[in-house]
Amino acid sequence: MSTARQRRKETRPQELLDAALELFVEKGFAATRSEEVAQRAGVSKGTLYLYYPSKEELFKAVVRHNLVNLIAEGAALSQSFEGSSSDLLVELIQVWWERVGSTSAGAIHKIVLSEVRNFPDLAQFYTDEVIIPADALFSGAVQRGIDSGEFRKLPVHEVAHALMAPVIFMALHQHSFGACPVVGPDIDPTLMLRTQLDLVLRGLQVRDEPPAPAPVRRKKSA
Amino acid sequence: MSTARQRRKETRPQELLDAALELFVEKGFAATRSEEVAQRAGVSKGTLYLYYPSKEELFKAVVRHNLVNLIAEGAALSQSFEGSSSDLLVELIQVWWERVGSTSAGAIHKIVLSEVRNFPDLAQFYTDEVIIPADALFSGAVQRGIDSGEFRKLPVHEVAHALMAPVIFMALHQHSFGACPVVGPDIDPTLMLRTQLDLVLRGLQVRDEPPAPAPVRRKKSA
DNA sequence: TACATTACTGACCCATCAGTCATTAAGAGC
DNA sequence: GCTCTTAATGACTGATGGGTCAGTAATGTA
Repeated sequence: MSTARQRRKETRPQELLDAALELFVEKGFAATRSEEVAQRAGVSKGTLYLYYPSKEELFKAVVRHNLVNLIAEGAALSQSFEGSSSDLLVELIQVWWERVGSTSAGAIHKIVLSEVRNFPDLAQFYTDEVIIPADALFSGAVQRGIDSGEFRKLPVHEVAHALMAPVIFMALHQHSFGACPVVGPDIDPTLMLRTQLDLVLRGLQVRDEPPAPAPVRRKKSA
Repeated sequence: MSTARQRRKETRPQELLDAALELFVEKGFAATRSEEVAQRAGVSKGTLYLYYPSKEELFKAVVRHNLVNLIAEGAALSQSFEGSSSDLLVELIQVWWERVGSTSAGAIHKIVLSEVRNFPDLAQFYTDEVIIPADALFSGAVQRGIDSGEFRKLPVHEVAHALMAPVIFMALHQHSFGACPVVGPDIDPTLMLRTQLDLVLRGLQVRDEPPAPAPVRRKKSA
């Protein structure tokens, strides 16, 4: 049955991380059995626990390895960027889509979103290591545009979210319904991305006209 | 221990549905134990299975009871609406937020999104009964605006998604991270909603200026 | 009060799975 | 080739939870 066992202390962690990411993406965190992770990495369950003390720590390692450094990379790009803030935002979102959204790393956010309520420890971990830095990255770019007079003065965090939400949302769906053989209204991600950026960036631009009052009625009639 | 047992055939299904929704929202579908649903509804596990043949059918019943009719309601509103298409979209989204997004019904989408991959049957069910009708509702309103010359000619489904995504996204987060006692950048939902609608509807309006080229470079350099 | 119907119960069965640990053998050093 | 360290194994444990069903009692009927 089993091929000759091998001792490869150096390469095991990486292989386990890869196997774990694949399976977490396919089945979610809770539904992934640790034995299966081990199997896919070509080792036994015992070996998995030799390198990672628990399933939860394994997951954290996957997050660190696949997201945390990408965000740092984005921050570096943001620092050295010289064009308009529109272009910076387009660049950031585009890169995010290419490197995260459209890859299996994009499923990580879905997994966390899905399971934080059952694994509360993950909430703080993910917030500190991913959400806060990512939010800072995008909010910073929006602030830059406001400071330079390129964008209207709007609440920074909310604008940042309005920019990121549709893209992340698309990634979420890609990794849930998108993975099922289902007939539904299908959206072309690229077209969606272009349309979304077109709409929001247009809405952000300063115009000469008198600023339109926010188009929302139904303000709390207190 | 147990109070005297009662026979209440009429009210059981509704009570079970309510208990089930609460628990599915708190813990997700897979992680909710059927015995717990029964307990919260004040009956035994056996009784639950007397009314719903399996956990999955119970969930479907919850979806039908909490979402399907709301969408029909939205469609009716859309039919009889007389104002501008901007106002219609604002109204639809605002109502959606009040009746779904900010309530526990808003968590249903999160649950489905989280678990379709492990319960593929749910995918088709939810697509047919919820996603397609909802998509038709919003796409219809966008189309209405394009037909009347109020909106720019942009891809309808994509615009509809750009409108809905941030709101749904917010609901998703509300029911995941929002439920954890975590320190993170907190977003005011109302402000977010206003900002988002302001941005996108502004971007949608037809303007006199020459239509700006889509602000996305990096088109496939083929 | 006696009997029939059926809503309701909860102990039970069996499958699943995270994490453990006594055992095995690969490979380095000599 | 021999020995020793330790990477790797997988049978095992204990806990969990979906679904069943033989039995119980609440209510209707006469």
